[in-house]
Amino acid sequence: MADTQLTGTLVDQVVTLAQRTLDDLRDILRTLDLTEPVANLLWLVDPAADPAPLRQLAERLHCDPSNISLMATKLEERGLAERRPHPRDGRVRTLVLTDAGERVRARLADRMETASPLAALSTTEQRQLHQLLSKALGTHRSGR
Amino acid sequence: MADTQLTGTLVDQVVTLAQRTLDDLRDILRTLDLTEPVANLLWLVDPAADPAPLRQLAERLHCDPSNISLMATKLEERGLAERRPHPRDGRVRTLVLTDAGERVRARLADRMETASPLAALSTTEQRQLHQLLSKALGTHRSGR
DNA sequence: CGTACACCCTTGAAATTCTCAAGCATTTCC
DNA sequence: GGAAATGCTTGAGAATTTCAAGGGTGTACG
Repeated sequence: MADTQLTGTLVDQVVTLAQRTLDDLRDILRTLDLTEPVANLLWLVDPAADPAPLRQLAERLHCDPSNISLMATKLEERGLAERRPHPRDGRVRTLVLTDAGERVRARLADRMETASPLAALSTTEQRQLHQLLSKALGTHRSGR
Repeated sequence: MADTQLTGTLVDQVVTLAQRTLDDLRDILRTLDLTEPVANLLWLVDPAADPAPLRQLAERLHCDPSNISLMATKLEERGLAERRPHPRDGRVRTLVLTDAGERVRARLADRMETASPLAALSTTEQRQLHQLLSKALGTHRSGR
């Protein structure tokens, strides 16, 4: 569909973009005393969506469920999340953020929004970018 | 400079973009019998650039030099890279890819180029995207 | 010159993260 | 009701990572 060398350049750009964002996040994670894997799970729990079973979180993170179990325990110990039984299936545990957890998550989101190199673009440019990325991702109507 | 909610959406898109690319890579890494951290170091060694001191690789990966030392040993055992003394400074060791290492690295690059969602865009769209990303990253003349 | 200091890499020990293999509880299918 | 399947947890072990210590090399200063 397109020239592969150009695609390679774009891939590189996306990689460095992600890299810079992560570099920024590292600082905040230190101040919050959060380790990367734990923060990763925290980020994965979407407060707006239905509570997610641990199994599902493990799939999305490409790791063993037992690993999620450990991280979930750490989040609970920090008071950032809670395990809740699934309303219909007694086997399933879901992970839900506490108020404190949502605040931390919002703080991370805030930081990413303000510190991302993408924030340097004008609104018009951002809209263009959004459209291009939506097309690439196959989500022409994108939800946040 | 721009509406923060829109920026947030963009950040999310970049994250999922990176996620999908990594998901694709995981398959290849399995077939190459490469683990993620080792592949990460392999990727970081740019064959086109001057040989990089281990110290510098550690900084770029935000990890301890001893960690790089271990990964470098693994790459050497696999015949993918070699340690070379620095021509001017006897303390420094640099890491250089072997021919086999370069082939593996090229294969990874190839995969990313063809499997990335960005490959779905037309050449014109890719050029637009390239321009926007260059501006965001502050590299108006970008090198691959 | 030579001594002190700084820098770079390596090694060993310990902590964290991750996977694998049971094991228990609950659901589903007959 | 009972067998099989699913979901989470626990324990053991491997892999990754960091920290602390040490040896080798370069640099500055007397």
